[in-house]
Amino acid sequence: MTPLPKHPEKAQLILHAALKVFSEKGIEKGTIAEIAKEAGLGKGTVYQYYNSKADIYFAIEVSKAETWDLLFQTTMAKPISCSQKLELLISEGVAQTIHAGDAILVIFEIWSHTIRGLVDENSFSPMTIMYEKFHSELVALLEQGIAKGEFREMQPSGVATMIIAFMDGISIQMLMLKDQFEKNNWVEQSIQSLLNGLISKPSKDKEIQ
Amino acid sequence: MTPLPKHPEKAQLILHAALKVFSEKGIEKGTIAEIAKEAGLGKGTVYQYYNSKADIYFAIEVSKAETWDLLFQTTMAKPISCSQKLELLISEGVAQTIHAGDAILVIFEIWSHTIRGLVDENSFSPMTIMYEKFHSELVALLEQGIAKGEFREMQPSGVATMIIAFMDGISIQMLMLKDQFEKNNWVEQSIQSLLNGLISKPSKDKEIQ
Amino acid sequence: MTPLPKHPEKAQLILHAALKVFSEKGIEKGTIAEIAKEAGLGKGTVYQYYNSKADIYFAIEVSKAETWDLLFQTTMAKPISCSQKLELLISEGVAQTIHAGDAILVIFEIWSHTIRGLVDENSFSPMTIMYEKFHSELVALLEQGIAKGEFREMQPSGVATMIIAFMDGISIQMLMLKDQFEKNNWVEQSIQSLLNGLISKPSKDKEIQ
Amino acid sequence: MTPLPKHPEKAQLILHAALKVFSEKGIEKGTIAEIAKEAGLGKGTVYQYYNSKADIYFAIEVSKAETWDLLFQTTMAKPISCSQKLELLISEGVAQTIHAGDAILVIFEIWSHTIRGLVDENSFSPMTIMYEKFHSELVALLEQGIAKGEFREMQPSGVATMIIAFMDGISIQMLMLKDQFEKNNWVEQSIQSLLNGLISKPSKDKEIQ
DNA sequence: GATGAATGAGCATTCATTCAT
DNA sequence: TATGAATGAATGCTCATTCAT
Repeated sequence: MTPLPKHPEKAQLILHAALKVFSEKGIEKGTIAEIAKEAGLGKGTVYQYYNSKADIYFAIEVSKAETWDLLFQTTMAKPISCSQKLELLISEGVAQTIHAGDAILVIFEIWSHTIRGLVDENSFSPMTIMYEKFHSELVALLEQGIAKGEFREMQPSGVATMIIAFMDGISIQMLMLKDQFEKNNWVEQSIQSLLNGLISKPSKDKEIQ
Repeated sequence: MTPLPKHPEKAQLILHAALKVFSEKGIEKGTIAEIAKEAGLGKGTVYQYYNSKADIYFAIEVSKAETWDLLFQTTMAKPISCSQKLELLISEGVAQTIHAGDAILVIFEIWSHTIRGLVDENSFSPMTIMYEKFHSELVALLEQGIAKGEFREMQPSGVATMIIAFMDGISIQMLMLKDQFEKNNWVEQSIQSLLNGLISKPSKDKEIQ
Repeated sequence: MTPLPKHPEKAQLILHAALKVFSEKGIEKGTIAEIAKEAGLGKGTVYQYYNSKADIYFAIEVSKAETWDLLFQTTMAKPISCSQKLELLISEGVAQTIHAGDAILVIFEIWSHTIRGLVDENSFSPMTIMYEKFHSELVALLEQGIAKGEFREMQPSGVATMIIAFMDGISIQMLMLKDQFEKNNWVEQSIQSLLNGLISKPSKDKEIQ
Repeated sequence: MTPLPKHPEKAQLILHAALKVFSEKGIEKGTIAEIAKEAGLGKGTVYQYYNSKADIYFAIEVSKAETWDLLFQTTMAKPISCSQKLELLISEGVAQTIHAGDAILVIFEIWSHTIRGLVDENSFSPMTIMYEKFHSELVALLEQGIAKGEFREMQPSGVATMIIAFMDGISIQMLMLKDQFEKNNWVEQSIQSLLNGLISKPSKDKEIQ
């Protein structure tokens, strides 16, 4: 299902090559031949580590989901306040997305495949699972923050949805508007706007900036 | 580039058929043959109205951009307050997205193609243009609302970015979590959370809900 | 399942080309590309008439079964005695096999595929059906001949099995021993030997020659 | 050309594994990997004993030819009458074929390969040699039997051809009609019918049964 | 000797596009 | 104008064979 023969590094090598090729050409246009070449391997070798093209992008999806999970766990473990955790989570998440660049398109395409593939078997897909997990953990964080008075009163599930939507949406805009995005510092601004809407105002002025 | 022969209604027919086929199968897996069949036409006829497969999904992109533009123009023309306009824009936009269902995947795929097609020729693509337009008009709306005291003080460009991000992100979550989304009313909650963060509080209680 | 587009002649053209290619190279080594080339068509065209390589050799099997059926029907309809019918059937059948030459190998290979493909779904395959039909009709012919006193007393089903076995076996030997077979006139001899064992001796001498 | 390294028992092990795999999947679909696995060896090891896939099925062919030769030699050496020898030969031969089951398909496939491989280089192939040998020895047996008055007058070469044809043909029918064959006892019947046509009638009744 | 990772030639099949009718 | 038969480039995948360990 994943790496079959011994060398796990080679499985990684292929995965990286695949991510690069898929990022440039797209999942459908990126060929196994290109991936193999990019990885400096023979076509057949790719099939020693992954049973099919679909297996490869499934592995990419898993890998991305793990990256997100890691970010979340790491952040949650930090000895900082809830609001700081939230800020870190959002800013790091967005930074990660921006860093991924066109690779994020691959994730979108994989989603499309996955979503269409699911049809009736509702559930599954590492990404879907990760989404649900992320949402429930965000809710927990928000509730905790509310209890501590760090966050204003709110409906945590709706706000969690909003935060995730924001983070995903930012990546889309980044892809669409690239230059505009870097010229103006819309990302930082929008993150601050989002946070300001959530955090209890220490002073009584400026609610949202 | 678009409709070549006389009957413009046939061009529309093909476009609808294409959207349906692409929604079900995806852009790459959906074939011209299927589109033709769905439209009740011959394969050759499709090529009388569109010069290539890429032309077809370009037309879909244009069509979607126009739909969005129409929503924006219509809303802006209404004799209502700025905050009401914003609320209407967001709720209608999200409703439209939800209504589109899997067709939204097609839009994502078209984006991917478009984005990768652009690479260095920065600019163009109806969707990119629409994005920029939407952003600047949102900024105008926000500024106007701030001037009128309907909105709190804020950095309009950042908030506009956030709003658009939110709307896009909501569609992704809807696609990923379908059932969850309908069971809980996360969408309404999240829209309210977003708006509450922007609108000047009439009373002094509940900042964000 | 069989010819899809209009021209039935082209389906035949492809079938002949396929039979030739398969005869020379075998079913597995004979490629669609070669068949197309042999037929003077493009590779894609072959797929307009047959949905898969397996479809092609299924069609060959059907065609061969029909040829056999035709031989049987034609012979049975002739206004001749039972023993003459049997003789004609055997000699024509063997002649047909010899005429087919290496094409008979293709039939063997198709059988192999079919047999292995069947596994549990006992029954079907045009050839299997034809076998059963041929056997039961031979039994009828033999019984009729016995009743008329043309054939000796015998167990018709066992003899029918023997006759069919003989005819099949002859084709194998022909393929194995080609030259030997033509030099000596073993075929004629063996047919006579078989018939002599079945026909009522008019005089009391020489039972089998 | 055959076993290269020391352990001859491993060569046999591989041969058995190959026969099993080829029986189930066919020569083309059965892979070296499967054979190796079936034999409990590494893929590379197979190549230490056989230089190629073709070498393996050549060895199977040789092995089968030897089995047949052994049956013939054993039977001929028995202190029994010519007609008993013939009966034993046929019944044992058929029994062997039936016992072989699907493995007989492998032999057919190997023939196909061999025959096509021969083309113009008339001669060779263990099976062809065996065929010729079997034919000439059958002729000798028949002549001897005729001389002794055990068999009727006949043309021995034609009858030998017929006998061999019968035996091969039976195996084909067995493969095609499996169930039918076991339900009815066509095999026994057909063997008796064949023999009755050859043996001098001791009494004057029932010529052929 | 034994092994299995690496390899690339080879093949069935798909599909956008063309063009004769 | 409308059509769909014809086409071949393109691609995922298999597997016999090699060879370093």
